[in-house]
Amino acid sequence: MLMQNVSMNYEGENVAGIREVATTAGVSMSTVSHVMSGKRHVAPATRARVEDAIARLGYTANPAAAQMRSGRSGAIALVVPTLENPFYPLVAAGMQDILVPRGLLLTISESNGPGGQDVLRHLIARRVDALVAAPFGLNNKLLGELREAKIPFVTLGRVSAAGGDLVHTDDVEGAREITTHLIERGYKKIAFIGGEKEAGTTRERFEGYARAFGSAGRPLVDDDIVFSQFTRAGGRTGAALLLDRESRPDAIVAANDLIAIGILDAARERHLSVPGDLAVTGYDDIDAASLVNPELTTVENPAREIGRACARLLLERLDGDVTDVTRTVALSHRLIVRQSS
Amino acid sequence: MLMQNVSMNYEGENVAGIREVATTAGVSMSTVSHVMSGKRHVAPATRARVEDAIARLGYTANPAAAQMRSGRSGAIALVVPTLENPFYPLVAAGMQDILVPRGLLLTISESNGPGGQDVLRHLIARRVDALVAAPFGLNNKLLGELREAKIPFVTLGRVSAAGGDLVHTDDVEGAREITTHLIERGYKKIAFIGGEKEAGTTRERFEGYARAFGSAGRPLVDDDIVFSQFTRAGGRTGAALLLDRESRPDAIVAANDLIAIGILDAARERHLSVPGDLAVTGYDDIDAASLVNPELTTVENPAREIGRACARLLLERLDGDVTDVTRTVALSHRLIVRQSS
DNA sequence: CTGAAAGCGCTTACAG
DNA sequence: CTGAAAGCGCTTACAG
Repeated sequence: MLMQNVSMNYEGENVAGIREVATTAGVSMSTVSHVMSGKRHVAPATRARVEDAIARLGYTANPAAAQMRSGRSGAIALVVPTLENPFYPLVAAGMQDILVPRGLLLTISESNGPGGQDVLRHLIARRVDALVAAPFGLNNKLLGELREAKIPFVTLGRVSAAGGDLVHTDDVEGAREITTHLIERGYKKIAFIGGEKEAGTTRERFEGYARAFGSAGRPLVDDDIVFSQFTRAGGRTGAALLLDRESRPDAIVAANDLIAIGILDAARERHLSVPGDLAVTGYDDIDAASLVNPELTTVENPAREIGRACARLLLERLDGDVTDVTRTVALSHRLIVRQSS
Repeated sequence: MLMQNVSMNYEGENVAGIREVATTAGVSMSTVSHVMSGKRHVAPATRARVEDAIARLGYTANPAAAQMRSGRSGAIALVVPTLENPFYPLVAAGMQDILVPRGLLLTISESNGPGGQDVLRHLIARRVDALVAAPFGLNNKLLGELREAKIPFVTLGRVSAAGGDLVHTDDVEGAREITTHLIERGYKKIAFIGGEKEAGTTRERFEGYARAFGSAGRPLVDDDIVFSQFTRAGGRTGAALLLDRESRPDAIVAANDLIAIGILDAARERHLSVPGDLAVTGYDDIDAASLVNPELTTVENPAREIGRACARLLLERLDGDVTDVTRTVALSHRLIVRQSS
């Protein structure tokens, strides 16, 4: 026996389809469809009967069928290096702020895991409508496939992958501001501890530090500039170098909060009071920044806003409101002064 | 003109469909389908031609079409109160560990936001295949709709919603262990600070505290038991109560890490050394637990493992390997001894 | 203002 | 071992 045209879910139970709604309301499937989409006028009385039937049967359109016609999956993907970094879930939350009201589904994947390199390919095969990626672990070939598949995408951070939009925060400016804050507070010897030297984040934040020095007419002192790693241990090691010298700094600008927390460790080990003997600043404003003692002066990296900006950019492309030009959105940071400076 | 049966993406470009593959390989669409699914034998030579055509055209099946026939969306949802709590993204990561290899899409939503109550309804309409929910903000009516829609679901935590499976950690046992650890360390007056009194988490962790006392033959002292809130401020307030008494405790078991961090604040304000004057323990092992000074002794709440367990439970239901019986999975905690005890 | 029917791209009985 | 064709549940030209 051939299958009949009666909708079922996978438990084998009947579920109301557009056909049942049409029968119940005494109209055609076309009319039901048009009542739902609003794409053509329906007489008020007819509309009322249809809406009544929809409500009585608890009908909701099967998205798979709609997608098949429209060619859209209604899914947007976010690919991040790891969900263990609390920054990225906040980006996701920001995207949801925009996507949920539009009825779009957000799917989130990690690219650092074992099958990380397959993730993008999988999402392409899944026909996601658009994609946001933190491009750290992703190679250019994959980004190229994205372009080929004509899937709009935006990258997070400073690597502007051709063919996609870009959202980032102005780290140069944020680092300039926090350094200027220390200068204005009267600190005389302000050092810098960066993360991995080749990281864009390190470069930009160092650049901001350097600019603040330039504006203040202070020369950069090579010995006061250390590159380490973006971890607590990296901060401790870097600080040891600076603090065990004859003339130690009275302030340190750290390239992120974890480094700053490591500096606090090093200060404690040497019985230096913060900020009395040594001021310390971080970057990002992760949760821990306000949990450590003393609480860290830092720059807020507006993760949620970043997510919102990404989603808006993608929707504009999906809506066709945009030409081929690549767009860059820079979001503002915010200096947060706490106890450590 | 009627639309032709040529696949296009929404940019209007041609994309290889199963029809093109069939033509290229000189076989029927049936055969292409069977080569891909492996559901019927195909002669090796035929198979080779088809696979060659698939590779040459870069064909990947349109999932919307497949979903329409199968009735499955291939999407699994995770609904959490907020993505700002770093626990939940880790649950998501654990789910991905299991779902990605199966080609399933994970979608994550917040239920605390403005449209939080609509989230579940939206996911039902979207026909997600299964769902994991932290049921805190969700009322029972919504859970009932889930049941009606025959969508398998598992809840996180202790509220066992009828019709779904349950994954939780054995908080009673974890709290018992950490309390016993303090007893064995020789602390004499061990107090307890809980979160909101009505929260299941508070109840279970207090229960573990009480059991450790029972096993050690110690009586519970009413004055040493305080209920507050699951926040840093709650910990500080609760600790103030305990520490400003004539006979203050020499150790405090906190119902979570944030409370413990608040206790550290209170101790610092009173110039009490930790653990010299006062031992403090937390619960959950959030990132901050090892960032504060002194680092917190705590109980690890294996978020990623929890996510894995949820995904496995759901897949078993989707694969039909399971009857109607509700299952409960309890995951083990792990005591982590650091500097604060 | 509304309906009948083609078509979206697949999968799967049915038939050989 | 393989193919022709029905059907999944919708949307949308086409026709009136």
